Amino acid sequence: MITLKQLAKELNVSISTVSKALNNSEEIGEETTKRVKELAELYNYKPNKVALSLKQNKTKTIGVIIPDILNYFLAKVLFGIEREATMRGYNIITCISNESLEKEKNSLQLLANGSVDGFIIAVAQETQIKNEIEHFKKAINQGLPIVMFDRVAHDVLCDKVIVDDFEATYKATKSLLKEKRKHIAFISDIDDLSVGKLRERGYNKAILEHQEYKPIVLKMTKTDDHQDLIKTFFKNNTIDGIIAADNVSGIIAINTAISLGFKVPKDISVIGFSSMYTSNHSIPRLTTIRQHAKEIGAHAAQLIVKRIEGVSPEQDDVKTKIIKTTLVKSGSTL
Amino acid sequence: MITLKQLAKELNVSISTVSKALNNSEEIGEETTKRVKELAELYNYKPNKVALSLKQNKTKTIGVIIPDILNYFLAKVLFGIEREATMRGYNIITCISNESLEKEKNSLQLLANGSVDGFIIAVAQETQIKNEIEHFKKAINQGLPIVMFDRVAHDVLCDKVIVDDFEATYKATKSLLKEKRKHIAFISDIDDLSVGKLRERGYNKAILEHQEYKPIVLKMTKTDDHQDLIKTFFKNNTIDGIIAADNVSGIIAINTAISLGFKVPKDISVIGFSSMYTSNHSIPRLTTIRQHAKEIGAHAAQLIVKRIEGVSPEQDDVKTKIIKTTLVKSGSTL
DNA sequence: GTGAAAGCGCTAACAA
DNA sequence: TTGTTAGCGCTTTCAC
Repeated sequence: MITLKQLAKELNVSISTVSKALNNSEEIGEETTKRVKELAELYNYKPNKVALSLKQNKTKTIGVIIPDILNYFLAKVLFGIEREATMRGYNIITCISNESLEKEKNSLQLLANGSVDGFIIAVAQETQIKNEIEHFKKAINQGLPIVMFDRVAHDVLCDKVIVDDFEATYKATKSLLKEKRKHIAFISDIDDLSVGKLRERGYNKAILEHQEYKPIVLKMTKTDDHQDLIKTFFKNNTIDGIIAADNVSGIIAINTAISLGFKVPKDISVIGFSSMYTSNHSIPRLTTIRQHAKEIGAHAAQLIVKRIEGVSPEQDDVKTKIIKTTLVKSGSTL
Repeated sequence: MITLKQLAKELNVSISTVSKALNNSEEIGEETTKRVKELAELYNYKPNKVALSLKQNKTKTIGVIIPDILNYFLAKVLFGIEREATMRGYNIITCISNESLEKEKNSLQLLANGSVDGFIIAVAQETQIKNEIEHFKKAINQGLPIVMFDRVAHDVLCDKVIVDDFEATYKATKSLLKEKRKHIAFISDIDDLSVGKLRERGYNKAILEHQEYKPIVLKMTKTDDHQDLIKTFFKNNTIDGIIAADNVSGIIAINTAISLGFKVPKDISVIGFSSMYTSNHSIPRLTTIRQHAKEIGAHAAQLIVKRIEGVSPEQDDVKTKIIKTTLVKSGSTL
């Protein structure tokens, strides 16, 4: 990489002259400015980012810590973050916590050494289970703002972007009830996440509003054989409707139902959390609760940039932005 | 963030003493070292990364430029890269080119200002179509090594990690031929990618080895309605076997076949490129050509680190690592 | 209109 | 054993 020093030497002027010329300072003569710019162009000079960061004490970089990049929803949020960040002149450093508290802590610590100006985080599963939040507070106290999305730690004072999970499943369940479904089941492989719990509660509320019905729930872990468990579940229960809390169970439920000879949506209706992409993976297509992942990412990026650039209010005046879900009807419901 | 200067002041010693003590220099007395370390611990001192980068002229950061993070294969490679990089003490800055040459160029340029020590890249679709490679060469000439994976630009002299695409589909097709399938079709939505072309050639070779058969090919674009096109394709052709070149078509083909009343694999066998995750999205599960995405990522990270740290041979002595695919038999083939 | 010098936080050669 | 100094690349104040 070419430096100011080298340009200055070649032009027989001082470093500061070159710097000023390139920054269009009024101080420098027209002639000189022109010479400088031409040579800079020729050598494809770019100001060294590291030096700038050191000088200005800001990196124009956001640390993003997410639990799982193979989760389609999280990947899509990351996509939204990247796009918005790029538009605003920020880079993103991505760390994957793999749902591990330890890795989350490490990443946070490691980046809190001046590598980034702030964080966007979705809290790891283990962190949520153990309810640890000290590492977040520490970062914030060090002057590094955090924005949390989707999986948030409520006790940490910071901006948040979340989805109306409770309402989403409440409404979805209501819509199946309106179809006169009588045996609506709830299936989930995210029972220990904050969002998973909210979604179950939304479902429960809708069901319990009708004394004649009661909740039918199937809980799985990520490592279970979903196809297998859902198959057994179908065999052991009378079911004519399904609310799937995670990204994959809805698809698998449709395919399993069909393979067992049910007609979808005639015999069974299915609603799941999903996105355009995976909703292609079943016939009929899955009726879907869209979370608008890209918007979530974009909002998170906007919030963190505002914090970093000091446009935001005082430290303990935090915002929580709720992105409303949309129920997109497709072939798997009546 | 606390600095050496502040520590030094509080301890009444010089900055360099503190620095040396923290770096376990032999020069510094035991007593002093202890005092310094204790205070550093107390204040949770971390050396400023930016200052280190400037001083040592290396950032310990890798720029990763990928075309699409919502592509499961690419996301998985990214996962592999991140893990390996982290293990080796590197961070990754992720840029998404969105298959656009322009954005790819921009990202490359932007990070080539000292932000990263090297690049890992999967070439954007537009770049492959237009066959532009100047921006890559420029970066390499600037002293920033590049490792390409999967979608590579063959004319760029750099390390590469690829998959045996040709052989993969050749063997897959052979295996369907061995099942006595007579009308094996090839479907793809990645016709204009280098890997897409290779996969088609592998299929063609296997088919054309039998004079009595000939290729049946369906080409789609990403934005097409795959379910629709595949359905029509099934109706207009006699087909008893499918090789799907991309990540999604295999799943959709199975589901479509079933919805049309075919038995899989009795009437039709299907093989696709996929991963554990999506192979769950059909019943029966998709027989899959595994690309070992995580390994690809890990290898790419290893190669770039070697280049960066100068362990690798001369600039124009480049390696191409081929990661062999594996055909994982599942329910969609006999 | 141009240049010298300080300083961002750190390391390391050299001096004491 | 400890301290002084220079320098990484840049911006910016102040002096000329």
